[in-house]
Amino acid sequence: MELAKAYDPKEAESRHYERWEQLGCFHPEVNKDADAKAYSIVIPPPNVTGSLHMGHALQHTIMDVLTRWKRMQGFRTLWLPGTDHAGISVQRKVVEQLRAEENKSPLDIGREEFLKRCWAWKEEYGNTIIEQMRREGASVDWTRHRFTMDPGLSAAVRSVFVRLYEEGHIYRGLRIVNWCPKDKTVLSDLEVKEETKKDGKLYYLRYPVSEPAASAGGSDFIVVATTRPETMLGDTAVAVNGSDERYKHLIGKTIALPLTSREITIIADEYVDAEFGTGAVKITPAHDPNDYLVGERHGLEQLLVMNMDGTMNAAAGAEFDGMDRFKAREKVVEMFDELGLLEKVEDYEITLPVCERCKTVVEPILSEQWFVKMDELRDIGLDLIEREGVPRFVPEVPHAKVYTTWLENLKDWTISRQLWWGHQIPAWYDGEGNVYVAHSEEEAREKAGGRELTQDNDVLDTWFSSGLWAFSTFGWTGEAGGQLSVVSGQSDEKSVSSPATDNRQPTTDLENFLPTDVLVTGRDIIFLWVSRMMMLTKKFTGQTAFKDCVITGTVLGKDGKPMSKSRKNGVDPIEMFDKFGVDATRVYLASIATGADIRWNDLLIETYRNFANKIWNATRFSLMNAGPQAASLQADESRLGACDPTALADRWIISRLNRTALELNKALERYEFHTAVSLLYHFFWDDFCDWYIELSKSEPPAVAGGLTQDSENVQPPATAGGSDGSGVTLNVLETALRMLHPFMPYLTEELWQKLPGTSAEMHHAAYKSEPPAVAGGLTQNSDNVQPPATAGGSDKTIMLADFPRGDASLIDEAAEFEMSVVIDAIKKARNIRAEMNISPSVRFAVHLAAKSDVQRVFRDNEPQILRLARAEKLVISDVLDVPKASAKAVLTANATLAVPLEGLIDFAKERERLANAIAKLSDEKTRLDGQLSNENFVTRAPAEKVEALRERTAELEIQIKTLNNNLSSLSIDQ
RNA sequence: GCCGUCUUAGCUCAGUGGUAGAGCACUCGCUUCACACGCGAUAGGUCAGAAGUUCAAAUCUUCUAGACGGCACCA
Repeated sequence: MELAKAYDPKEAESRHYERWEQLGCFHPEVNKDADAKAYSIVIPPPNVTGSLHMGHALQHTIMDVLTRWKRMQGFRTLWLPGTDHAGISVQRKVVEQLRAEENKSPLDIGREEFLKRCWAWKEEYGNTIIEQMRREGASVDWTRHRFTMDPGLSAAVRSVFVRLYEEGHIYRGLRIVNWCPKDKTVLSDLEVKEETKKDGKLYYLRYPVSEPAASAGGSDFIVVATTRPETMLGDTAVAVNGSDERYKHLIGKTIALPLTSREITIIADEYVDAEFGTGAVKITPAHDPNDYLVGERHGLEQLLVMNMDGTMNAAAGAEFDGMDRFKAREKVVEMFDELGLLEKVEDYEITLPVCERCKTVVEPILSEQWFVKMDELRDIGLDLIEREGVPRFVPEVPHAKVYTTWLENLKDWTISRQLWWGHQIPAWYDGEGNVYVAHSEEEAREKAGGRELTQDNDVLDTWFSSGLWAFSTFGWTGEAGGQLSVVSGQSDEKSVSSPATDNRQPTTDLENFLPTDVLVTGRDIIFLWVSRMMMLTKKFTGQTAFKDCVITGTVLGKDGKPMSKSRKNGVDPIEMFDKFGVDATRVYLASIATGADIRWNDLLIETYRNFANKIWNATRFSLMNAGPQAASLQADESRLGACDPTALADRWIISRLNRTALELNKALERYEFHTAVSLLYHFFWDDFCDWYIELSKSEPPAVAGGLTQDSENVQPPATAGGSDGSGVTLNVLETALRMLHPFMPYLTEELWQKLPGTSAEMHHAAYKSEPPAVAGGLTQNSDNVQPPATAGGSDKTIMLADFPRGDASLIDEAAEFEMSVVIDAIKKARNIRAEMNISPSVRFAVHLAAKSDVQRVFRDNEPQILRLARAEKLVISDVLDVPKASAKAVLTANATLAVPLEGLIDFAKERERLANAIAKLSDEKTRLDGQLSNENFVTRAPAEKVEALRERTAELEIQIKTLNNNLSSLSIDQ
């Protein structure tokens, strides 16, 4: 069969995903091995408002590589997808839509109607990212898709809330909170970011002291400095440090607060730093967290002068009532100035707290909210990481320490949000303001003795429900009298894909898949999500949410800054898929060192697009040369023992293959995806294509190909040491495709389907025991089964084939050494050709001199050396016997190589070439001599290191001597 | 202010004690019958700077410079 000349990713991408899905490959139930170990990953649920960005693509790639790898190893594998309801974001979208389309506010249509609109919005746009995951090739189990507001997950939220409340971990109270006046909701500390403002001002205000101090040259004023002058309308005291001589005499005196009719007291408090500013601080308990504490200590009035939309209220005074806070600031300053009470205004660089999402300046404000007391949960989290080492962060530095430090300083968590979209707080109030926390209104009413109740208006922080993700997604609801009630495997929501029925095992997902194996996410949500999931999962299930936590780096724009819409430096993954192919993009993302940031660079994806094309063409070549018999194939025992020059190359490539497979698995175990990619890239391109295939070309077309499959190991075909290049080629190729599959699912499936002899028989044992009747007997409905890409109605797929483990016993050191000698000879001959400017079309003789065992290697591989060095003949002997007009080189194993070049040689050039070679070798020898003459090194370094240097020095000596001889003979003879 | 990370070839990045690596770009050569998304051959780094530990440092320690991240504070 003939393949196209170049790989067309779109063609392959269009075909396989649906087929995999229909074969049921994404379900853990595809695994028929009752003893199979489970391997599970839950996706960090993307926001329903988002669309796929590079960070997702990176994390999804890693999760899919792990999932496919483990699946091929025979694990009962589950990657669970889902989405997060993203409270504020959705609410904002729907509010905007409502205003734009109907010019209405949420209050106009009411809570119930508004929620309907939210659900409609979510139905329409909420699966953008999750749908884009199909294009990525993500092997997630769509039947287990979850949404944080699914009934089951919502029940879990209520159960957790009720229990935390009953145990005293949740309380409602009046505190200074972070308030976003635009979103009109409270935010947790983690949702507030800082923005530096260079053009900030510090205003110095004079407060007239009611009883002017007569002594100590005291003035009639006390000067306070503030960046928020409008808050002075809510001042209820001025504080100074009790030991500050300047103000000591004023303590207890009062101030006629300007612009108001209020008198406030001058108090002493340690909080005030006498050295800082004027040493006097205005105290606004309702609008500043520190002032709040001062106020509590001194029993000050908490005067709220602002509304929740960022305007001033009546308490600020009639002329400020309803005025925007920033307008009010100007007005206050203006009035102070008019009254002669503005001491000065200084330029001042300030950092403002802003809402993470809308960048609105956050207002610290006194408000009644729900909080989680974090003491017990913090101890749970600390205990896990410090005693059990869970989670194990990858990379460990710096995350483990940052995480631990953060936990140690954990403050209470504000969990209520003044939104409608989300989990409404399961708390009800009676007419007298008594609160009843319950799983349902019914239960609350029982508790309230049947009184009329109203439910708390607010909803919970989205992260509260995300914090339960590791177990709520597996069916935990916390209901049914402490018994785990498991939601049926079917998603509460409409599944994104919709298998008709569901024949789950009797055991529950919770038992099967918790703890999950690894969490892959970004560092921005370690505190928001990772920590909370860790703590809540442990508290409510007794399990660890996950063992390992891979923290990916940030994909930066070409300018080295994080990608963002405002910077317009974003790169759309979908565009990259279109331009370079999904597989190439995946490999590029996997090639980034785990946890490292990287600047986006198209050129690097091109590398992997080229790699994909190389794999395609290597397969194309192998198929073209496989011969007609290759399709029928059995290992042909009769070929065993046949002595043939390709034997070395066969032994060598099988050795390299197994070495690569062993190291590849190790790299994946360590989450070193970049190492894995590098191993695959160099094995495939350098070893397999550049050397093995090129060497095999010197042979006549293969007689017969044999694909053998041994699920235990990367087994050489029966021809190891035999004559059938093509059989080895196809076997190695087939194995390489399996190793590549987790990274490049589409390309490898496309090619694997085309290899002769691949079949469902090659699936891992766990997938073979019976026809794959999974998840509702999908495959039994033949109408739904797409015919495979190639002949025969087979349900074969590389996805379920065995992942190569590598077999250390097949590593052949001798073959690798001998091959290195052959490669060296070819490279040195090529070097002479290139440096001497000899046309590729000129065939020259290559003389090789070496010890007898090395001579044998040359002799055994004569056709290959002839071909790849473009030589006409090899002359192999004990010592070189060539005309002086020859170019010479030294090889490993102290062999020498010469190319007689009568009439062609450029003496000057050859002398230069030799001199360069000698210089390089001499530099090395000088360095080694220096080390060896150092007695400390000889006595203290490990003996094997010293010995290795000695050997190398001896070798260098011979080589330098050889080249020097050649150089001097060239100089004499001209 | 506290904690931490990064600085390696023109570019983007690997490399945690024993002779500096990759891809791309550059230079030279190739219509070699899988691939020009290719093949072959070169060139290119005193591993930010300084000091120290060590027989041996890109790698460990300290300091300096620059870039950056997290947390805290910000009258």
